[in-house]
Amino acid sequence: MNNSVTLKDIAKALNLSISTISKSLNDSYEISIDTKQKVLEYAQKHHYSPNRLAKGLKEGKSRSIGVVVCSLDNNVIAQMLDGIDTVSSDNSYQIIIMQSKESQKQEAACIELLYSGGVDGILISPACETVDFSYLRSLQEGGLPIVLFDRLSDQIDTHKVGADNFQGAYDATIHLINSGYKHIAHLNTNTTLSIATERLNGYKQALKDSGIEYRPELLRSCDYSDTQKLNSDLEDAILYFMSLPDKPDAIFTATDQISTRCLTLLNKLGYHIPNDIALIGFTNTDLAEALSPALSTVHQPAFEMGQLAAKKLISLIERKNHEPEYETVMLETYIKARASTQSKD
Amino acid sequence: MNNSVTLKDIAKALNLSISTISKSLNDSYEISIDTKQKVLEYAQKHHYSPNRLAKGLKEGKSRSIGVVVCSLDNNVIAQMLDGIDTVSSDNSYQIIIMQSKESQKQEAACIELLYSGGVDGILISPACETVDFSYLRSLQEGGLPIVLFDRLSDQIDTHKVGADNFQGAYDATIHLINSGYKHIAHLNTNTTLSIATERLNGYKQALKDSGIEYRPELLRSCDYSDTQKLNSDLEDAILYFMSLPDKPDAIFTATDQISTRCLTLLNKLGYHIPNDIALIGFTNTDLAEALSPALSTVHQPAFEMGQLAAKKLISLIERKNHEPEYETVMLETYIKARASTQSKD
DNA sequence: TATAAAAACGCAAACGATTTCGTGATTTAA
DNA sequence: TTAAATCACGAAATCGTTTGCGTTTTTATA
Repeated sequence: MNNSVTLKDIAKALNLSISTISKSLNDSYEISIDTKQKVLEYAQKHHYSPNRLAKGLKEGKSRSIGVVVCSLDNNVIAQMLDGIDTVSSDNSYQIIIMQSKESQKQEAACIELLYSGGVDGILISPACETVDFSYLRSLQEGGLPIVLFDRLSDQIDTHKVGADNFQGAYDATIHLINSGYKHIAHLNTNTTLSIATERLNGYKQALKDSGIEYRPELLRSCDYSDTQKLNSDLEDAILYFMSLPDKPDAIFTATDQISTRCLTLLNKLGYHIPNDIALIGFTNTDLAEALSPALSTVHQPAFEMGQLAAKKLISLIERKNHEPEYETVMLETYIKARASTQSKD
Repeated sequence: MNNSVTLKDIAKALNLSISTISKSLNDSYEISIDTKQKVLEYAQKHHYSPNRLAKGLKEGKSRSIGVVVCSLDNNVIAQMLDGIDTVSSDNSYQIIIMQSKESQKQEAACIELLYSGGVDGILISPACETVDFSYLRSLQEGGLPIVLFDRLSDQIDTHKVGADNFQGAYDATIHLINSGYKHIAHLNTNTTLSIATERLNGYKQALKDSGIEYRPELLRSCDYSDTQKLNSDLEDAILYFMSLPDKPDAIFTATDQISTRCLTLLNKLGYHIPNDIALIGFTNTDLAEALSPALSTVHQPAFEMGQLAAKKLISLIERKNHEPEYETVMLETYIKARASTQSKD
């Protein structure tokens, strides 16, 4: 904690009262121009800056926003955080970022800490473990504004900002089909996350609309608990797929991690993309173009999601609309077709 | 700001004084077990959590750390932040992250905000624009603990944690030379950043030690101001290199951005790596293996840097050593040799 | 039984800022 | 000249905690 100059110090130095200093710095009409000038001058000279803790305590506001994500070390999330920070800074809110590491317990601890830390609101993308939203709900009922982003849940009624995962998955699958791939496998997470089921549903619907039968053996879920497990699950899944009598000619992957690791593994296992098997997946990496082969992707508007979520939260905090009409926004994704899904001829 | 239950509320409800409640919750010896029990029970039932603002104000501490980085949307930085967060959480400090966006002005604003926000210390990786450290120094002299990480400067005397950029660059260059490449170009940033000059020096020293003449025309600096500019500068540089009568057979790139974009551009321009030109660069992307071709890299211990920097700062905050003996730690980098620098035969 | 010691609790100040209200001093209007 | 309005400022409460010290009650000791 800094030991900066306080109102009291200035008051003593200028032989004025604390309230006069405060009012001067807040440009109150009650103070003469002369005095204001003097105070301002002294304050600047001595680098006065108001103590946010005191101010926050007094005003019942801290002008800070808590952000809870599963991990910091993740492309898509970094972009979302960037969006959140941009909007928050513009509105002079500070953001306090915490990681749940996909653990419900740790997530609860984060929220607790943010809450007691006096944040004005919370922006959260729930851990995949999280199934119980009662704690969050109770905080919300206590008046704390909360906005969900990326990973949504209908266990809590509030603003939600996500990507249109259903449509993205649908488009990706259709893209594969239009490119001549009819035996499409799907790799997803073993979670109950909204993004997981939505993407699975998009995949299924696209198959249905194209008159292709959904084959359960072409769907595999991978453990997300750690990188090792994910890798071995993925390898198992790929080997399983390729051992099938009627093996797939394309894979659609549901997340950033799965997409890029799947590509790496396919290469490692000696499969040629897209000749042996085509690949398209959700991911935002700007290296998609440079991969071997260039990877077709479903791109999520991560930065924009962050921005919009932050805007929604701030409007909630500042109660621009007195009776908040909660809404769920699904931002559009788009397909970037590249070599990994080149048309069959 | 949350309107949670306060000590006063509990006191009123239990017909006790505020101080009794406070002492009970802090497990003071002055309070009987019976009372403590009652208070604790009530507190838990009503989800009491101490107001951090009030506590911080009272104690002159906020148990929060300010972190200033140039950008959130960056692989290496995300890893460093992860490291910082891990250590901070373990020591129950919150981190408040702000972006300078490489602007000195915005960086100053961030610091100012963090300072007035009452952070207990600041962790900073300076913007590349930043040449003037006097503001930071004055805060430090005012008693605010500051630790520099990644991008270091000797304009301020404090703990510093970085990567051994000189050695990393030296190793990369030697690796190229040992692989048969003797005409090595270097792409760097147009900044005065420590990481830039150290890497340049490592490159030069390796050439010298190998009896290879340093050719100024094989060094180009690229503008980092925005992605567009960087890309066009890079393309210019590559085309320039390849138009040289005695053109290089390898490129050593100095940063994450430059490395990956350079690879993309070389592919786009139709050059074959490593036949036409080899490539090795600083970057931490876990996609290096999957790139086309697999990219040889100088890997920085980003997570560990974050961890160590946070540890240093916390020890400074908690004054474990009364007279801080400031030190600069350079963590080791290591070379990951891949296809892009395959040996010439 | 008287007295000292220990135990259990309350009072009030303090952290730094904001804000309401009160009070002299000066200016304006009648 | 006097009453009223305006101006410029200060005193004090407040936000939620912590903590030193004073006060009361209980227990132990002589």
